Amino acid sequence: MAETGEGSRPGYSSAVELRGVGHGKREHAAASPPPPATDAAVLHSSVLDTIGEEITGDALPEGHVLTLEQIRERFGVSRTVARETMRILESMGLVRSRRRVGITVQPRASWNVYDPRVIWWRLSGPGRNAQLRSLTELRIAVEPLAAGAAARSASAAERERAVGIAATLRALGEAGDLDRFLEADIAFHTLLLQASGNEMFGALADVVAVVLQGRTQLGLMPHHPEPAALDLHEAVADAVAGGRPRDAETGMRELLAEVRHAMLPLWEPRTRKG
Amino acid sequence: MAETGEGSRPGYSSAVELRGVGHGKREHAAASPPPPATDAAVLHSSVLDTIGEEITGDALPEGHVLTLEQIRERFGVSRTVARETMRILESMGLVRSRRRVGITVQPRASWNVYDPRVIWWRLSGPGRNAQLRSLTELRIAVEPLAAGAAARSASAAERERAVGIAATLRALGEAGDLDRFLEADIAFHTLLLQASGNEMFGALADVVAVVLQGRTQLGLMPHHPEPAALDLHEAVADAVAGGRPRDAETGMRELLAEVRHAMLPLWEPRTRKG
DNA sequence: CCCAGCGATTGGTAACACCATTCTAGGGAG
DNA sequence: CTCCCTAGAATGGTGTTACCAATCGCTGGG
Repeated sequence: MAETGEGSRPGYSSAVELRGVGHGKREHAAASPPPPATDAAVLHSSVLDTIGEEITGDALPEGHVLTLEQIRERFGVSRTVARETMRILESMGLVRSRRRVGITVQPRASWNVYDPRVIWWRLSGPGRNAQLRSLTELRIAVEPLAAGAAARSASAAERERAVGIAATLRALGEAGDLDRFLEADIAFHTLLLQASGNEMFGALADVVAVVLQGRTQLGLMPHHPEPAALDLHEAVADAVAGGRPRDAETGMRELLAEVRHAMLPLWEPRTRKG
Repeated sequence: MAETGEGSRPGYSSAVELRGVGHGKREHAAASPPPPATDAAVLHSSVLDTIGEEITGDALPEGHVLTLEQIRERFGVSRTVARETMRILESMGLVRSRRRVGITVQPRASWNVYDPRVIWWRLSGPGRNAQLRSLTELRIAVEPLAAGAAARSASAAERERAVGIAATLRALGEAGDLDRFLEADIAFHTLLLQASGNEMFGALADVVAVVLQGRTQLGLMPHHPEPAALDLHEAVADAVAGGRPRDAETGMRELLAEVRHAMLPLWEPRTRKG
């Protein structure tokens, strides 16, 4: 479960940092992985991450029962910390705490799979491919409509910025600077999702960022971004700038069709157990 | 903020009950609103719901600062439960708790808007229309692809059940039995989302259920379901049963186009403040 | 203007009473 | 003898209280 090759610091910190990218205020970010640490307490996060990964991975299978005493002993924390951690896990649907019986691991169907931490945990464990596939399908569903909505309701600044990023993408793509290309790519998709005016779409910005990062980490990005992809980014940006929802939507659809195509080899093995 | 006309018992209980509908195991359910109460402790849920609604509504605006002492005093609970409640709220991104400063209400951008409880709270407060709109747009994005995926990978039982529910829908629709129609409608969409094989899609079943319920509650459902809608349900079911993803997808798209049309009057006023 | 120290407020620990739930053991009936 | 029902005990979460540690905003003094 450790072939990720990256630190495991899910949820907020990464979310914030990634959101910063697309927001246009802070120009750097997206390149600072370890520093900010977790938001609040360090004690919870540690045991939260550990148990979260164990549940979302295949250790701690559904039905497994934990007790506060075990947690307390295993992590050397107080009962209170164990309790609060379990409460969070319970609020994510990963466990269910009942009197006299303990803390039971819940079936996957009751997980909050849109919780950034759950997504992160699943991406850093086994089932990574399945998760990447699910998320990419979600992108394919949402992003075209988001692009269309952005073409309808983006602000002038956002439209301008979309065109700018598309140009940057072309420059970086042709130069072969993959790192910065990734960064700009994330910014592009984040911008469109948030400019859509639909918060449910906007909230997926983190997800898309994580997927894009995962994709490069897995070497699924072409060594040089394909010219067609660059063209499509520009086409979408132009459509958004010009207020042509239809074009933005279909452009994004084509863009994602390529993404899907590129990722196909990853999810043929029918990874999941079910 | 109390014109909902329905009890406020968000999140899990309703989620479970609704999920039961689409799952096909238990035939009843979906008709038992109050009994199961909240999952675990009753003490948390009470203050959690209250503060959650206050934040997601416009009381407690962004930047507002709470302290544990206030909570403790206001609800007459111990510091511990106040802390655990705040921890949950924090894990949903609604607040951020820092030493010496207190518990600060976070901007909407950092909320976990896919958390069932957040959705529920927002649906039962002001901004209900905006939320309904966001969720409907999400449906429009996701459900067509989910239907296509279901046509590709549903089990034999699921395909059969889809056709069955579609027939039931026609019968109930022509009979004008709106309550049961709603129930079957939820079951239909839930089934397709879960049969898609994509957990991210499947997890939206609760959302769709809530939206459908909200739609009827607001009287946006035609008194008699339109024949076209019945036809489309059957067409989608047939396409799923026959393994024709393309047809399932376009059928669902048309279906949702009608839904969108029916809801348009609701979201013209540009409800949101921003 | 800067710096130090105060004090407010959360973070974390510990020990307790309580109670719902489950399991088990015992006894009674068939 | 077997089965079932009940009563009680063991278990483990729920809620409360008290306490100390750590942090960090603010204020006041230099």
